[in-house]
Amino acid sequence: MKTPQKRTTIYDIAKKLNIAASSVSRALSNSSKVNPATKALILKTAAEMNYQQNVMASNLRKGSNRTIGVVVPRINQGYFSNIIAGMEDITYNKGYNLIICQSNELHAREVDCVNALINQHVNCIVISIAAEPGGHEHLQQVLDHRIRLIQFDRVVDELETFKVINDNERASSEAVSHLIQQGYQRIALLEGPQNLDIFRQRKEGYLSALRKHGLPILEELMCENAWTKELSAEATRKLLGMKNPPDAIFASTSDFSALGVLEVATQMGISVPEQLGICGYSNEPFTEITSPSITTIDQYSFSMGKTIGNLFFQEMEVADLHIEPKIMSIKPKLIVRKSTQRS
Amino acid sequence: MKTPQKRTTIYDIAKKLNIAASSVSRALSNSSKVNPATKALILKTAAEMNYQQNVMASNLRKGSNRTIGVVVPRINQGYFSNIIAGMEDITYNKGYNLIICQSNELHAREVDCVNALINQHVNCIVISIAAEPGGHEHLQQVLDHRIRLIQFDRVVDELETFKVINDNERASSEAVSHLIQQGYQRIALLEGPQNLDIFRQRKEGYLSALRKHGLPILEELMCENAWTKELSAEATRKLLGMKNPPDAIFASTSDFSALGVLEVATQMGISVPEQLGICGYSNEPFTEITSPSITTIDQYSFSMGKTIGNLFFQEMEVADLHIEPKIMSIKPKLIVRKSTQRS
DNA sequence: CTGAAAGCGCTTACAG
DNA sequence: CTGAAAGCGCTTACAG
Repeated sequence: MKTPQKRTTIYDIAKKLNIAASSVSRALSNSSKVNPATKALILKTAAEMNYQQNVMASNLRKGSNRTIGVVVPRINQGYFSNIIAGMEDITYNKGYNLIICQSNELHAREVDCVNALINQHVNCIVISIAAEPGGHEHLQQVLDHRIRLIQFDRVVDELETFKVINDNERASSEAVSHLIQQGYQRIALLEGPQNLDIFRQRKEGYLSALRKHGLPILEELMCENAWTKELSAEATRKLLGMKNPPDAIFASTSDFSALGVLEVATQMGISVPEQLGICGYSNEPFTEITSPSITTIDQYSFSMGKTIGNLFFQEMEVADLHIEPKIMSIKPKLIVRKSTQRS
Repeated sequence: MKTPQKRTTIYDIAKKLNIAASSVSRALSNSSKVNPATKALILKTAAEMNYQQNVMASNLRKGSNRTIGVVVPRINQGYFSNIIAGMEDITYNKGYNLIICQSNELHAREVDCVNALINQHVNCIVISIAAEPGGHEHLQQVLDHRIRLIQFDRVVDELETFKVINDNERASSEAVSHLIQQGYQRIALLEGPQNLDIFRQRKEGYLSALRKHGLPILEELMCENAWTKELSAEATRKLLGMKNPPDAIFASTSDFSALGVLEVATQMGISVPEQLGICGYSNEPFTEITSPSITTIDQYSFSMGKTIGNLFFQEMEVADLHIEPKIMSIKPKLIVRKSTQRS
């Protein structure tokens, strides 16, 4: 633990040039009130001395560190990594940094991450909450510490914050309507954890489409907590083993679930889409290359990331903390592929 | 741009309790030299006053900000997002933050990112360089500023830094040997940009396997710059249109390339693996579900991320800056699937 | 346009 | 165990 040699500071430059540190600071921060000649000299000397601003000191003094904290369940999931990539594209151009944390779907870890970010005095926290149920005092804390907050995708509805969400209900309703139009009559639903609003909304979309088309709502066709490939495969085995099995499955939780369905159907010799229609959610890259390719819903994740970034810079960065929070809803797009095209 | 209300500082707590700020600081930092009773009182009061340490001030004073900067070509690519997820797992437990930047494969942007991180006084920079050719003065700058540097995967070989790499040559050689053992005789190579060492090494592995098995090295079977799905598909069309086409293609650049090969072969009615063997690189999730499934090479990206994190904490965090850098090589694993199994 | 000074909020040697 | 003081490196009102 040693510091072999000090970094150059503005005082070193000031001393060398026999001027005040404040002038050096002004020259470096490109302030107008400084003689162009001295300014040039200062910049030249700074470069020669290999000067790099100490951002920690600058941040402390200015009370802002131009940093946005991001908390997601998992970084290495197509949807979230695309969101982050999109955000980075925006923040990079604004000279902001992104600090990334993953909750691993655990509430306690999410609380930890949020506290760490509050501690860092980030300018804004962008979060999509973990699946594990838990309170949201930690998010209230963010607001209490006067840090801006954007929730996206999986949001705590009752908390009044900026939100960037997908219209899950509408997208799901469209997907199920599409299945009905293709002639499917007994459509099963694979549900995600109902403590997350996104999964409740998707279920709602499923129900409303059935109602709209006058189809019965059958409890036995709705499977709880089928939100991994494995759990979905298990649920599918049960569904397809019924006396009166479904003729379509809407894997509302993810494409991974849809893949589980497809694999089980293939194993059981059930032909897709003829005997069984399958629709997933998220438009993961692989849905295009399975056989048959899988119908799914694209959430525009990369551009959603950009939307989040732009929202911060355009509406929040310099605005009053107490402005009415904005809610932006992005309409996902149904991508029809072979797994649901009977006609 | 307003600060509605000040945050609680240690001075606020000190004033309230009529003690010195230094005692508050000591109590909060869990120092031993403080009366347990006062300490308890301080902690209680701090909690009541909603105190959060100002990390900017602490960092400035301590001269370290417990942050690691990461620069990768793209965040939203399975390989890199896994590396980051693995690193985060380690840094989270150590209370370090991760700042993430993406170069988008552009050299100038990479230089920008690195400079921003130097400015932030991060403790360490972890980088995998962009494909676009360019110098490496920016990496030398990192060292000049006494910031620790770890290169991974795509490294600048001549720069003496810590490195975490895959043994690309050996893995490629094994893959090609496997093809030869399966009876393939005319094995084509899809190459990546040769300014990146990883692609040179993979080519070297291909060549050495051919030599070892006494097979001729044929220029017409080696395709430069076939490192996206589209470029690979194009190269494949050329290869398969030859009078004497290859009977196997090693897509050394990525599984996306291998997918391009598979799609073209399928379109042309060429059966895989019977008429054409295909091997990819990286073990992207989709390789398991194509038909046929694709033989590929797993790089253990998540655990590689952990290795990078551990390397920093175990060898670099508190060590002298001028210790001999360590180079860790991880042996990737050949995953044999249907696309290469003729027997 | 320039300088002297205060202060951002913390930590830590120093003295007691 | 506790307090007073200095200082991390910068920025910015204030005075000239």
